[in-house]
Amino acid sequence: MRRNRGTPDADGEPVRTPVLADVAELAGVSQQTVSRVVNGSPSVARRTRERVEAAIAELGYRPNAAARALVTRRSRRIGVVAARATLHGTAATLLGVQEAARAAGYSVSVVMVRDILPETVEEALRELHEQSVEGVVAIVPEDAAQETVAAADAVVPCVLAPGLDGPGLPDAYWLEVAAAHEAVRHLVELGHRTVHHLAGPADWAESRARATGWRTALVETLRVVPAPVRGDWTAASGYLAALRLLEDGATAVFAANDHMALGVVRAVTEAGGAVPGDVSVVGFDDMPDAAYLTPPLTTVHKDFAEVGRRCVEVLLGRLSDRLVHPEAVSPRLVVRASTAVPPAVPLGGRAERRTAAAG
Amino acid sequence: MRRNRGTPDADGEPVRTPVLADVAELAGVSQQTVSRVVNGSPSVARRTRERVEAAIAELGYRPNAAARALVTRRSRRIGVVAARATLHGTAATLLGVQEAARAAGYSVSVVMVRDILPETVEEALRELHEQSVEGVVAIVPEDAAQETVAAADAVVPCVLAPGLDGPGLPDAYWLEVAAAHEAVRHLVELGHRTVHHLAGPADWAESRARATGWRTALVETLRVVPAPVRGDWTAASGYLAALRLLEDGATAVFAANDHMALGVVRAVTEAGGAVPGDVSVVGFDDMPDAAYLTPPLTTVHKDFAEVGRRCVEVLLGRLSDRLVHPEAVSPRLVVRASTAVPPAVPLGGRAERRTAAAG
DNA sequence: TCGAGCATTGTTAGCGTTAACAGCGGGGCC
DNA sequence: GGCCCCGCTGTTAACGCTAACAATGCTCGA
Repeated sequence: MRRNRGTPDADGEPVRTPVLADVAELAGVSQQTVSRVVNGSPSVARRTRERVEAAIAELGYRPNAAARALVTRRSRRIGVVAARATLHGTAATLLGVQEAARAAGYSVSVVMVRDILPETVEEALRELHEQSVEGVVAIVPEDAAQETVAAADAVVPCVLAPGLDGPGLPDAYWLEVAAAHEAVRHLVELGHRTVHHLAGPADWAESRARATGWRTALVETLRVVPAPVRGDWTAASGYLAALRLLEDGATAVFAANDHMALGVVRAVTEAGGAVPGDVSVVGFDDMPDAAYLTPPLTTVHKDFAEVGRRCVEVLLGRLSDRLVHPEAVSPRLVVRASTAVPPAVPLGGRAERRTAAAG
Repeated sequence: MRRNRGTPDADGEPVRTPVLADVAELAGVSQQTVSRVVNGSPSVARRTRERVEAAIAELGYRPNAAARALVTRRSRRIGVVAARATLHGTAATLLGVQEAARAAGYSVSVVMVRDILPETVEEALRELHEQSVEGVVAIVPEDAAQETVAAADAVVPCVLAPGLDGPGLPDAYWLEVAAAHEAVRHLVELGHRTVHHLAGPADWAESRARATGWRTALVETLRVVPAPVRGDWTAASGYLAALRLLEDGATAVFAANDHMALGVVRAVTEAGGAVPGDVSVVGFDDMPDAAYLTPPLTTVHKDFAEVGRRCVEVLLGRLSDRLVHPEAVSPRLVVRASTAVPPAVPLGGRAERRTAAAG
C-alpha cells in the first residue's frame, strides 16, 4: 500500500485515521458497499451490513466530510453571518440556528462581523461561499447589509434572520408592530398622557416595526406623538438618550430593547426619580435578566431561538425547492413592575410647560 | 439533467461556479500555474500572474475549500464547542475565537450543546472531527466535560477556553483567584464583618477559583467564613440563593458572576432592603449592562473576547508545533455603586443573633 | 560552444468519497 | 426449461485541487 500519514507507531504499525478502504478491507467487501451502509442504503443484505458495521466500530471510522462534499456537491453545511454577537438577540438567534441545523444534519460555519458595512458583509459572504455552504442565515438587521445579502442570494440562498422584510417570514414584521402596539396601549391605559419612544438605529427593520407600533397606538388613542430619540441598542446609549427624554417630561418610555430600557431606568434613578413611580419603562425582547432587574422589567417577550430555528426551516426548505412558510413567532407583552400609573407631577423640569401645551 | 447551481441563464448557457480549469483555459495556462498564483507562489512570471489574476477576476473564481482540504489534508478550519451560548461569557469568548481564527485565515465551525454531559460533548467533538477541523476550542467549563475534551485531544488538538486548568494558560487560574480576592478585600475594607459568597456550580473551574479567592481573603483578614450558597450562573438562581443569604444576615455578597449578582440585588430590594445601604453586592465578569444596572454594579472586569483570542493563539501554536504561552488575561476590580459601608443594623431577621455569635 | 544551473511552466497521480452502471446469482412466471 | 427481473455487490470514473516531478527555454561561465 501507499504512504501512511500520522505518527508511525513504535512497532511499525502505522497509525492513521481510517478511511473507507480500510473498512472495506476489514469487512471483506467493496468500498461501495461500505458507502452504502454508511448512507443507510436499503439494498444491503443484513449479514453484510452487520459485518460492515462491526468493522466501522472496530476501526472507529468516520466519513470525511470534505471528500463527500466534493463528490456530491452538497456540503451539508450552512453559514451564519452575525453582527453584534454579544447582544442578547443575536446570541439567542445563533443558538436557535445552530440547534435546528444540527438537528437536520447540517453543520454550521460562523462569521462574525464587527462593523456592518456592505463590504464587510460581502467579504463574510464570500468566505462562506468559499466554504461551499449550501445556504446562509444572516443575522444582520441593518438595511445596508440586507441589500448586500439579498444580492448574494443569487449565488447562495440567503435567509435574513430577523426576517421582517424578507420573503421568508413576511408577517413577522406585523407581529412585531402589533407587540409594540400592545406595549404602548398598556402604558396609555395606565393613564399616561403620552408615551415617549427610545428607538433603535433607523436602518434596522426591528426599529421601524417597533416605532410603527408605538406611533399607531398613540395616534389611535389621539395622543401627541413626541419625537423619538435613538439609541444603538446598548444600555449606554439608552442611558444617554433617556436624559433627553426626561428633559422632555416623559412619564412613560417605550424602549426598543431591554438593554436600552435598563439604561433608561438608570437615568431616571440618577435624576432622583423612581421607576415606575415617576417614569414607567417598557422594554423589548425579554432577555433572561429582565425579570430580575430592579424593578423587574415590563417588556415584550421574543423567542429568538425560535426565530433562528425557523430561519433554518425556511432555508432548508429553499434548498429542496420547497417553499416553507412557518408561522412567524409572535412576541407578547409581559407585564412586570416597571410600569404604573403616571405621577401627579412629572419628573422633568421644563417638561410641565411643554406637555401642558401639547395636551 | 445535472442541475447546476446558480441562476440558469436565459440563453441556455449553463451557469456554474467556475473552477480552476476554467481559469486556466481562459488565461491560457495550466491548472498548476493558476494554483500557484492563487497560493502566492513566487515562481510565476509577472506577466503570467497578471493574466491569471485577470481571468480570476473576470470569472469571479474562488477556490473550493473542500477540494483543497482533501488534497492538502489541512482543512484550515477550527471547531468550537460551546455550552450556555447565551451567557455573556460564552458569547463574548466565541466572538474572540471567531475573530482571531478569521484573522489567521481559519474558518470556524460551531457546535452548541444544551446540556454539558460527557456524551453530548463527545458527540459534538465527533461531529467536529468529521468535519476535519484541525483543532478545537472548547468553551465548556464543567469538569466532566473537560475530561472528555482532554481525552479527545489525542485525536484532534483541543484547547479549553476558560483555560484555568489546561496546560495552555496555567496562571489564568491564579489571576482569577487574585481578582476574587481583591473584590472581597474591597468589601472587607469597607468595614463588613464578613462577606458571603454566591458561588457558581461546583464543577466549574471558575467557580472554584473565585471561591478560593473569596475564602483566602476572608481567612487572611481573620473573618468567619460563612457557608457559600450555589447558583447556576443565572439571575434566577442568584435571586433564589440570595434569599438564603439574607436569612443568614449577610451585609456583603460576592457573587460569582454578574447575572447572579443582579438577582441578589433584586432579592435584597424585594426584602425591603437597599443596595448598597443594607447589603453590598459585588459581581464578576463586568458584562456590558453592569455599569447601567440600578445601582451600577461593582464587579470584576474580565475580557472574554481576549480569552477567546488567546485560546486560538495557543491552538494555532500547537498546530505548528510551537508552544505558545500567551500571558493570561488579568481580571480587575471595577468599583461602582453597589458597595458601601455596612449598615448599623443588618437586614436579615435571625441574622443578628448569628453574626453576633460568630464575630 | 556546451552543459550546468536557474526560472518558469506543464504533467501525472492521487486525496476519500459517491454516482452510474455493470455483473451475478436465484426465484417466479409462462 | 428458458427468460426476466430483483436483490445484492462490485467496478470505474469522476469531484476540484495540489504535491511531486518532468520538461522547457534561458543565461552564464569555462
